[in-house]
Amino acid sequence: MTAAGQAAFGRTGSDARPAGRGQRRAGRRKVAVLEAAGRVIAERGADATRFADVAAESGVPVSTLQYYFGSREDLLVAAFRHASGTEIAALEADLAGIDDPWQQLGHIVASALRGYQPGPGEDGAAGSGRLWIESWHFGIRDAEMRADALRDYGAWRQLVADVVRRGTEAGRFVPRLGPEQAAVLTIALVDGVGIPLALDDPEVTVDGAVADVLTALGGVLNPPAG
Amino acid sequence: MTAAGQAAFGRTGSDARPAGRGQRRAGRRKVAVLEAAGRVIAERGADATRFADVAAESGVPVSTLQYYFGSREDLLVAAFRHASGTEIAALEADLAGIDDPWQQLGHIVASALRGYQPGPGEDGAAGSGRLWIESWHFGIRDAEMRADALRDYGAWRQLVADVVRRGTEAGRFVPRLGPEQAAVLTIALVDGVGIPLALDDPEVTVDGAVADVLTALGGVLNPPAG
Amino acid sequence: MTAAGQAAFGRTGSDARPAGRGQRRAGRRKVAVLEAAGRVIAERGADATRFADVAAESGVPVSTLQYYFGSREDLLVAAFRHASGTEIAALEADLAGIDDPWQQLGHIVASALRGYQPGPGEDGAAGSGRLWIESWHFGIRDAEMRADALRDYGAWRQLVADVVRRGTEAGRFVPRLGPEQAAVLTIALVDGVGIPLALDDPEVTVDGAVADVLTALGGVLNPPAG
Amino acid sequence: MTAAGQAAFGRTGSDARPAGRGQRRAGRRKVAVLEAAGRVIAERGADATRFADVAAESGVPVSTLQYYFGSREDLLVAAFRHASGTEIAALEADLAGIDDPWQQLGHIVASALRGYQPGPGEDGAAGSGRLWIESWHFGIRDAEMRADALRDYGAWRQLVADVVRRGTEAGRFVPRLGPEQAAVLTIALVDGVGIPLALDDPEVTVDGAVADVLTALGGVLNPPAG
DNA sequence: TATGAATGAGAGTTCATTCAT
DNA sequence: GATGAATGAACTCTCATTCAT
Repeated sequence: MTAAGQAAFGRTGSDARPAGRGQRRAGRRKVAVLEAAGRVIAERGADATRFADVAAESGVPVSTLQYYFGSREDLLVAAFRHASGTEIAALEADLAGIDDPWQQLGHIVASALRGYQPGPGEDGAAGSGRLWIESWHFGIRDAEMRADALRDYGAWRQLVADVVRRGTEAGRFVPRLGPEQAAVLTIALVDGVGIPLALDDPEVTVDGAVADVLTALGGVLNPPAG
Repeated sequence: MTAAGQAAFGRTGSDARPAGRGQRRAGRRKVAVLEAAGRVIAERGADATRFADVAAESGVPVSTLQYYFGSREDLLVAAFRHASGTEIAALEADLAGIDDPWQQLGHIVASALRGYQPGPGEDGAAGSGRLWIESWHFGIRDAEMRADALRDYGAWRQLVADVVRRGTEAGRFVPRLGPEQAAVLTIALVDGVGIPLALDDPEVTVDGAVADVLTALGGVLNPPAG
Repeated sequence: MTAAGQAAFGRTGSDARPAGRGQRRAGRRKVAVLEAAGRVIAERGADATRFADVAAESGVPVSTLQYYFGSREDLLVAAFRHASGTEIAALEADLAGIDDPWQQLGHIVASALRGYQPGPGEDGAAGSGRLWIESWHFGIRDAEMRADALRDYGAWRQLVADVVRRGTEAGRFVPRLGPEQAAVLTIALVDGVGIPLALDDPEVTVDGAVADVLTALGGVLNPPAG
Repeated sequence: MTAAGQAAFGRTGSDARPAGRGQRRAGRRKVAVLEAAGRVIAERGADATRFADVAAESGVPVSTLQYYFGSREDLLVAAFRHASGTEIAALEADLAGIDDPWQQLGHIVASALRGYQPGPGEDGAAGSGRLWIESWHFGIRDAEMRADALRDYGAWRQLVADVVRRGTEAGRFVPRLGPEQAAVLTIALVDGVGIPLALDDPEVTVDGAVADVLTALGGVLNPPAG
């Protein structure tokens, strides 16, 4: 989640309401809660995220959280949804400012990997990778979360596949695989190398990981030398 | 990971005992319990694994579990340790029966990815990938688990790096990256593509994933055509 | 202990509330619970006083007790505090109705010793001595309770010392010791003879004990004959 | 408990056994356990004294403790019995070396009060007063312990009463009360002033307490000037 | 709409005790 | 006689949730 992404997005799912007077305020408060929840989830993990934690982080009473979101699980799902929507939107905005497809891929890989680093990132992007890990983990057992996670996978893949497709059409890539397969592999590389980053593995650094992932992608896409 | 490394697994810590006959008497159910715990963790997730669940799965009373392992967290760590030791040892044994390095890699990738599939696998490898996911997730917040996870990463990478090194020396690979970097990428690809498998993503199948991962690896290692 | 001192008791810590109507609503059962807890402590001892016991005695669910008081230890401390505040306040009120200092001492000694008798006393003072014993015992190992016990000691001593001082100024006592020392000894005699009373020692009765203690005090204070 | 008292006494109650070979050893071990138990009780309190604590302090396994003493309560009672027997015997021995009755009283008061001080005393006498407090406390609810406590009270009182009687016969005391009543008051003063000592009350010191208690006793017994 | 009060369900942990060697 | 293994009972505490205002 980049600085741009950090800005309130939060027009997702159950928040939809006949925009009336006073609703606005509640809506803003909800967004603040969702972002607080995201921070708590990234820090403690979804399983260990209690109403009380989110209440403490957001300053909103527990019973109000329940009034807003229903059950604990509903709050978690809403928080994930908010975060992922925000992040993808920000990434799309970033990509619109980059012309070269290979550089676009580089940006996707680098910004995603940065989100996996432990501790608060230098930008506000603290823990977006952590949230992503939590969302797989949660989605494995929770049907609603699984649907969201798969939808998010789809969104990321489409982003990458579009880049690959455009690069191929422009003659800049000579791929060994179709754009969808290349996209799956790209996301897989990023997530797979993000895990040791999240674990603070001393043998893996963000910069090294970005370079290696791009080398691997280069082996698949055959981009212009360099 | 070599034979020496294998000994480091699965025979750790609290199991230590004046080896011999005593082993039979006390805690002879420990291994069965650890496997039961592994099953529960794979099914419900480590965070949701209660003493009561493991007791139900293993038939051993809760208080006995605590007598054996101490705290709930110690039980979880022991279960992870047991599972990872067992899995790596089995994989090493498999590899010893395969000559060609490229086929060895194929075996590693295929058997790892099979472990990510939901539901009980046809072999005993049921849920080993699920356990692996749990172990990252747990390791992000638990220092002891993190150390174990990093150690396991090291073991897997060494396994792959050794294969790459031997293949390179034998002239069968012409790698773009050093064996360690290639190993990190290989594991990353497997884990990264294992996640949607674990989520039962309809767009990813084990067979397709194996093929694509090997294609990507081929782009890095340049193995013999085919 | 003076009227000012009394205010310091029984209206402490967590009871604090934006006084007024609110007091009625929330935790209005607190006082009843504290008295129930006092009864249980006097009967079973503080160490053996479980949440479940107080719940049974008060009719308030265990989880509500925890909601009110926090931990078990906090409940115990609150109960002791309530009891001691109540008792001292009552004693002060009694003394205000007695003119002669020697009779005031007699009242202090007699009412304190009555509280040590086993079984429910005829007045409401049942078990106040038992509670006092529990509070020393608890205070030996618990810092918070120790502070409370010492504060209560101070209050009792001041009560006695004031009586001694007034009696001396009025020329009715010719003490061998200063008022503070006399107060310490008085309390010591009462507590020291209260212990066999609490043990239902057949060789010690309340009436005999009162007489003997007053004889001993007479030896120190030299009150008017009789 | 003075240095002399510290020596193994322990020929109490259930230890009685047809002194055979091998029994000696067990007997010595039991005494060591009882003294370890005494230390634990003085430190943690009887209610909080677990088999495991005594096992740790004595080096004897839990199951062996149960084999030796039966239930936890039996162990506690045996430990109290051992300690009190030892202490009274030592005190008797001390008194035999003192001629003057007033000095004998002084010794009783001083050595008893020293036992109430917190922390390990300068001699081995650590915590004999603490044990005494524990034994009242326990005796209030436990019939067997109550009997022991009353018996111990009797022993102490007889010790004091004998001194008073001898002093009176020798014309050195002119008591206001009978020897038994004087004894009850003496013990009461010691115990009653021992409690704030055990609580480490900053307003009470051992030396001051000894002096004040003797002053009070002087008021009752009218000993020779000084 | 928003919030504090109250409570039931569930979990980990401690500990005495029983049993088999 | 002595001891480790095993286990049930009890207790404190956490937490989501319901209810009343």
